[in-house]
Amino acid sequence: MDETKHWADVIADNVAATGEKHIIATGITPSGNIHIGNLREVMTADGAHRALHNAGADAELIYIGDTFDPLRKVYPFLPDDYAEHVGKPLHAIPCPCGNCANYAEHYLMPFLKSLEELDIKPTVYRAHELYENGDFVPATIKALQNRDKIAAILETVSKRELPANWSPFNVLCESCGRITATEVAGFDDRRKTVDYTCDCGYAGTVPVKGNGKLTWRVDWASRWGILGVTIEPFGKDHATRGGSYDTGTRISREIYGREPPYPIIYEWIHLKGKGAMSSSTGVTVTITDMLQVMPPEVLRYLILKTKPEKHIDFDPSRIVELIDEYDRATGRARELSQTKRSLRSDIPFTHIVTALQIASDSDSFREVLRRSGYGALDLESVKMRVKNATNWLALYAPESVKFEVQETMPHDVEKLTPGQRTGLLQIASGISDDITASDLHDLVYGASEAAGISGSKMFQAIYIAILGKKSGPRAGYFMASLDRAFLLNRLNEAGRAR
RNA sequence: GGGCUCGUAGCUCAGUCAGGCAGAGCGGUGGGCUCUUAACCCAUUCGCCAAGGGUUCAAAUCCCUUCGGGCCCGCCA
Repeated sequence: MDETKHWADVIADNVAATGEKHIIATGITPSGNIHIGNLREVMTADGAHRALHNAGADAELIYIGDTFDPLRKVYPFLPDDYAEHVGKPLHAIPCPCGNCANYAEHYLMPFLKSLEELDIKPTVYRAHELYENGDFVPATIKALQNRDKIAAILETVSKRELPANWSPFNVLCESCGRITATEVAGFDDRRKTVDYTCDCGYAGTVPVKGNGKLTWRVDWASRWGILGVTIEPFGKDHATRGGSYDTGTRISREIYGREPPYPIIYEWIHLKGKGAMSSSTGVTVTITDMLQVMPPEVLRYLILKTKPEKHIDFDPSRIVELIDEYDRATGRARELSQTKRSLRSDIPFTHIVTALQIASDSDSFREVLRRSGYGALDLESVKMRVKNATNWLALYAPESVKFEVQETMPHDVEKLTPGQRTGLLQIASGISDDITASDLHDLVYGASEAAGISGSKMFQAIYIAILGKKSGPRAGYFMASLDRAFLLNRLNEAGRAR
């Protein structure tokens, strides 16, 4: 296959010409579990970041946690008493579990830890700290001075009407702690203060620094200048005509005198089988969840192999295929997916899944691997894959690939035909102490002939007797891995049962 | 209503920007092994490139129209 240029390299080509240092910005609001859909933003940015580095450009990846955003509502996963916190900034709300510094950190920390595993190393900013440091003060004053101009841009471009009292700045009320309930009454650009009133009845004057936040569309545009952002991926919701990128572009140019960053618009990740991924329905697959069932390189690969503008249908029941695909892949997507600790596994994941279900403990697992030709491997190197496979079997595996050796005789044995019973007895009588797996496999065919039934029926009888279902792993190897006394007893009993 | 995006093999998708023999992986099938039963290896099959029209020596690719899927336009990525 012709190696076509990877999308990340195309982006690098497109922007590298300017020769300046590139700052690739990402940002997510930590209002709930950060799921793999959110990850696409950071992963996409990291892809561009690595491609730029590979092209010899100077580039920095940054991540802004929107910790100063207000809690919008009491989400389904929150206790009812969070109603009192609605409207407060996320960093000023107590953590749901009680162990984290605040609400925002509760969701941010596992996410940042996942990024580490994925070998993504952004410079991390927290929005409330940027505001408290005063980084936004000049941009805020400018926005307040240009209030009418900005309002006109928003109304023209997004075709919506702003209330008469609209302000680009939302003040944090000193009394009730909410950032969504205040109204700006005036400001002093010399002393850098704003006057405000609040729904709660409070009114006051506070310094701009640390006491409020620009509204989203203005915040975004001013951020570009403050942090020097030159490239930014964002979801297609922001890319719609009249959306925040359109207004941001004009605000950036006309108010802040700066070109907007190079946009990378990405599509959503859809979740197959478990319904649409969305916080409101409570169906989310977090990054932490995914890292339990696949190695970080594979999670990177899942996102990097697809162009940002195409949606990804993610089917957790097919992770086995994804991992096997990654193991075989040789292209640029795989190259970009590497992490520092990447381990190449020489055992197909599919096989680990099978072996794991045959084996009852780690010794017999090693034995199963040895029998299938992987005995020389250091078990340590497949340890993580084994952990992934175990979790996957428990959480996402479809019934068709699962099996379990039945401790007691399955009921369906009663439905076996006389021919099948004869065959089972035939197999049992042919099993000697030192029989090999492949001889055992051959024995099955011999038994089906002797019993006058098809090979298919013979295999089904074996699986029904041992697993209680009609299919299973390769019969000879499978039977050889079972306890010999148990196997003989089961075959004989099933053969005699009536 | 406005906008975006996708439609290529049974499945997941490259290839479309820059027109030049329609591709990959998985699955399926056959074999390796007189004998389909989840490992592994080898070989192999698979297409009205959504439909119609146009431009061109040449169209999956560019233009127009239509149909179908998904999504966005209330700070959900």
